[in-house]
Amino acid sequence: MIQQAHKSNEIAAQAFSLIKECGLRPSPQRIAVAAYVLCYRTHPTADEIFTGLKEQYPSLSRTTVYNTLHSLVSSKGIMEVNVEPGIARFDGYTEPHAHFRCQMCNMIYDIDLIEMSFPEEFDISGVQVNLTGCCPQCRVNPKP
Amino acid sequence: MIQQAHKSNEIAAQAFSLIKECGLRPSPQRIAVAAYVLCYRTHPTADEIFTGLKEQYPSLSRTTVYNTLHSLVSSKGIMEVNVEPGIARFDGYTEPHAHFRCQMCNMIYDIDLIEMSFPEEFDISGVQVNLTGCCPQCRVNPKP
DNA sequence: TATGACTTTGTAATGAGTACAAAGTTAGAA
DNA sequence: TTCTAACTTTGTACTCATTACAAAGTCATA
Repeated sequence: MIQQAHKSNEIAAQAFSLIKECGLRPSPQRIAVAAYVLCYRTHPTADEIFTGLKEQYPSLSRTTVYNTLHSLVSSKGIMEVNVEPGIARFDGYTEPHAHFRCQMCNMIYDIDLIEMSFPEEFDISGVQVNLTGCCPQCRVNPKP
Repeated sequence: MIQQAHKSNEIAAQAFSLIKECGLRPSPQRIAVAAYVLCYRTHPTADEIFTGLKEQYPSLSRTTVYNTLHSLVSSKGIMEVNVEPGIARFDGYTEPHAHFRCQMCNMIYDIDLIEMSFPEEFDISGVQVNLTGCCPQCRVNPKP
């Protein structure tokens, strides 16, 4: 699951402290889920995380994946991304940024926000900027 | 369903042309669905539209509501709003604007975007800016 | 090691949305 | 007007993400 060996410790440690900061016991399953989200920058779905970890943790349950993700989201350790209707994706990068989903290849890109301002009377705790369209790759090389 | 009688014709006409522009036959059901979305600025769900129209159109089917909404969305006559995970909402106001969902009262506000810029290499055809937090009403008068 | 709290698991249920085919409706030709 | 083909609506059955819940397992600490 973790591709670059020299980064694996670092990510595991990050995952460990994320779980602790969230006030949860750092069980192997929870660390694995947190590490998956931190490691992969593909904005995985709960099912992708479950399937990706199933080989290494054969007893892993979907409920554990959902529980862990929800705990991490509610303590703001990770972000839930709703760039695609009907399915939740998760992102370990929590700094404010936009998401761009290519309608051709369905890949999701992170995009930094240059400038954005909102009225002050709203007490804004969460921002999701979700874009759709055609990515640079697909503009050059469109898939059928 | 339409509260202000003097506006009802106007909205029905707008709904009619929306359906036509979309290349569909303007059936009573389709006009009703389009008019509902245009009339109510509450970002209704498919189910809210279905329930709201059921009394006036007892034979109305959920499938018809979904079909009509999808046609209107794909021809950009209305917008699908994913400000809440797991449920699609619909918005007749199609100018670029943000949505703010109050986590206390769950109301969805329209917010005009003052300024926003994105990298040019992405061909952006859809923008969703979804905010959550606490609305001015709930700041003053929090509900338990 | 015993106890109680926390965690994981698996199954069943929920609920939004979709697929599909049958029934109904409409426009336009004959 | 009547017929026909295309379009539209309806209802049922299904899919699939997510949730509820209770039983089984694990761990920290006394």
